[in-house]
Amino acid sequence: MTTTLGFAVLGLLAKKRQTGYEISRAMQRPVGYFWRAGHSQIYPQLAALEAAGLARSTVIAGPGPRETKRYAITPAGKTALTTWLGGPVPGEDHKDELMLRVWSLWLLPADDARELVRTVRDEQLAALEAYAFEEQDFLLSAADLTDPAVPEFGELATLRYGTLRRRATVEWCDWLLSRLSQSGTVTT
Amino acid sequence: MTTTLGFAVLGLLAKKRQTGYEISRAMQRPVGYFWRAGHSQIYPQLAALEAAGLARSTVIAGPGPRETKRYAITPAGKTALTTWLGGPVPGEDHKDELMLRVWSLWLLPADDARELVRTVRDEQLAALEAYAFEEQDFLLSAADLTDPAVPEFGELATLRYGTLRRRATVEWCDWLLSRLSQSGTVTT
DNA sequence: GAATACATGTAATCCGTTACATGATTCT
DNA sequence: AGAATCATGTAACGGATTACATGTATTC
Repeated sequence: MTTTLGFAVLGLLAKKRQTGYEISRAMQRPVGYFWRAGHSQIYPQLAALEAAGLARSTVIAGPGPRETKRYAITPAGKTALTTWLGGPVPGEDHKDELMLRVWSLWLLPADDARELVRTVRDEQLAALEAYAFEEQDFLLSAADLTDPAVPEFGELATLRYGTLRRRATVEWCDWLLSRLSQSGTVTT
Repeated sequence: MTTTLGFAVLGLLAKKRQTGYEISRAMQRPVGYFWRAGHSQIYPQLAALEAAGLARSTVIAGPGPRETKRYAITPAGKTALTTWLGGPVPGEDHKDELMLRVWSLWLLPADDARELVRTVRDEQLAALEAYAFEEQDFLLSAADLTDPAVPEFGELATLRYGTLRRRATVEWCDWLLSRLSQSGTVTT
């Protein structure tokens, strides 16, 4: 049975054939925004996908003590991927360390709490700026972004998701800061 | 060294003394929105907190084959918790299976993609409705919600966070649906 | 009488992170 | 000459989920 990581890898192979190294790099940055994995997970996963007939590898020229393998998705792999895509929608992940802290924020002096929230706000704004640049790159690219059947469409959709959610987080920071400022500087 | 789960438990004990059972129930619902844990994690964690001197237990009357223990946070536990709260802000968790699917959404026929997004939208709206009710309960409660030093303040802040982020998600769904509708019913 | 809630623990397994290990090529 | 990048693997460890295990009290 294929794991979520397996579908993440298949999703990358569906775009183009790649080596394990290239996939592990993609799992750090573009895909890494919502699903990270180190190379120590990737290589065994690729072997498992090949064993299940969902991917296939060919040895190509390359450096180093081991063979360089390039992987491609098989028709069975594409079927497995689209079946998973159309399957039941997963529940949201409930691991948010920031909210865990906010839950106990009442214990922190208002000054420290404000600093915490301001830090979060700054990080969100920095991420939003980076997203804006990436979105610019998309608009300048050759792809027809009105066609939902091109790979770039999926990437753009994840970018917009990140943008809208981070904007909401900034809004929340502002709300919280105004609440924390209403009371005096020290609550004693 | 105390883990994140340890601080989650301390955060609950800071509000009031509780049994392991009560804590594991809290980790399913109120806290479970952003940090879930089963009872098999809670009981060993409570033992570890007691061994570290951050919590202390007293045996109380109760049913079953084993003793019923009620835990309370110690002064050292409160110090550890506030120190953690004031420490460096953690990076966001990058595990979002929905975005992993959206990344590969271009492979799915537009009809199926629309159904997926509509399902997500419906779930978000349902959650928003539930949040609205919970927020009503807060406003009707006796607590002074303008004071950031009462436990209810932290709970309210997490609720607003969930509300604002889910609203942004609905907005994103609408954007995506409009994009998916522009192209024909079947993309062939 | 049956089901559910109360109450606490251990064991097996899985997934993910960090560290170990090796070596060629390219850039500074 | 040294650092960074390319390239692929294994091992140890820790955290989380699921299943195993036991027994009382209350509600339907």
